[in-house]
Amino acid sequence: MKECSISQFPEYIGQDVTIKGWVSNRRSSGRVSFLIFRDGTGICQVVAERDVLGDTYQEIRKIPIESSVIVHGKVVEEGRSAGGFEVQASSIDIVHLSDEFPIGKKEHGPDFLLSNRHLWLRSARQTAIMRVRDALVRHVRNYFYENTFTLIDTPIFTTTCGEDTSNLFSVDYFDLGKTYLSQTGQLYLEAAIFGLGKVYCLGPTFRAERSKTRRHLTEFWMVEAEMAYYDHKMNLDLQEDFVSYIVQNTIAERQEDLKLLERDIEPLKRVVPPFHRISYDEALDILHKQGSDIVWGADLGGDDETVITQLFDKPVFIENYPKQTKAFYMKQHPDRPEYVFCADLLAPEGYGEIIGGSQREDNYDLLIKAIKDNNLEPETYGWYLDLRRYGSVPHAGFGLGIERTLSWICGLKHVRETIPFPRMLYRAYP
RNA sequence: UCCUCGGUAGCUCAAUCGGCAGAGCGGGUGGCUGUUAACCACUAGGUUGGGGGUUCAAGUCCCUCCCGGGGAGCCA
Repeated sequence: MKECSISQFPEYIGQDVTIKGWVSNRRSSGRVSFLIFRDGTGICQVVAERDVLGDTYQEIRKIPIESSVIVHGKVVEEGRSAGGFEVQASSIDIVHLSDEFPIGKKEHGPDFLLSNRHLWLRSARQTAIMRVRDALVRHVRNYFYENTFTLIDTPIFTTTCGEDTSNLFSVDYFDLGKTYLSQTGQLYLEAAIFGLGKVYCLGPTFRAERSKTRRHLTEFWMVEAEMAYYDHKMNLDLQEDFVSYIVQNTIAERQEDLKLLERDIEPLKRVVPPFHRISYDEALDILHKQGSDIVWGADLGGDDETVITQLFDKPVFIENYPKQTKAFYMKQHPDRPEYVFCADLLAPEGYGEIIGGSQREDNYDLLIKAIKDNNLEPETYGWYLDLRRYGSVPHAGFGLGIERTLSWICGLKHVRETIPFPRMLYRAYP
């Protein structure tokens, strides 16, 4: 018999095949048992009949959930079966009889599921999310490839830091003392644009913030892009094009998975250029009219973001924040020095910030001043300052959070389900 | 770090005013000729997160510690 995968069933209708996988669930009647069978490419129903299987039927009838089996039998179209096909077994080899599987058919709480993440990852919902993640990351890479960006893998161990050290994980580094796990590749990307023009990186990012919310992980994946000779407006135009590309391609490719996740993709279909653009000051006006007492100079909180995203039917940029609320490397507005050229992109439907980006300060003296104003030490930024000494150019870039974007695309309540093994404030196992 | 909610059977939860610790799922045994979180019958399963206290009596009230969930701040 020919071995095939469940995803290939349309080509094997009426034929005898061998499939290898696991029993997701089982139902039995007097003379017939139904195994819900999974092989990594799909699910189907295996029909096991007493009269066909003989002695092994007694074992199959009570086989523990998650046992691994190899099934030989005929592929048949069957509307009543999950996946649309069933295999009428002529024989079944038991590879391993599972111990009692901790995750049952009824609902479970988050603590239990997260403690059993290594087993939870087998479930239909979780495998669907992982496939959407795979597609999203692939389309991210495709976009940059198609637009002549070069991948630059930035270091994980770093000495200089994007911002202050209080939210960095420190690591002992031989005789050199402390290094820190990277929380951004941006500064290194800035070095790379001088040779390559447009570059990007995609990798894990570490934040030692004691954050405990549905939008935070201590280890998450971020894609960052940096472009030479790009100003603020060009940066936003690119982000708009990029986000539209990855969303449209991902939802088109993974329709079945999104359906399983019960994600209504109509709102996602509207994610095409142009996005809404409002200034920080306009955002404050909106919030004040909604009854907020937020003061100028304060960063927008989670609730503020939610209020604003609910007013728009597609992603919205909030541009030009006060300089005091943002990082030192952002370029200050030439006419209004109290502002910087930056923007956060908020995803609709209450998801909030998925991108932070800015045009970078390319003037040596202004950058030195900004470093000092932020109580940072210019000496530790030697190489970064050099970039403003040898052919400095206007440049801009942004970073997009993979898990937040995936959470939005999948319509999930919490980012913890979007990464295979989430690291959170109180959780580093499994 | 702060606010808030919670911890009872392997899992999800219930237990009235402080008064015999229960159900569903899962496990075991048996039944059922096509099931859809299958169903039916029977059955086993408990140091009520740990420690201390009040009381005739504590899952329930008080103190304390531990472990989680949600949120704030911060950020993607």
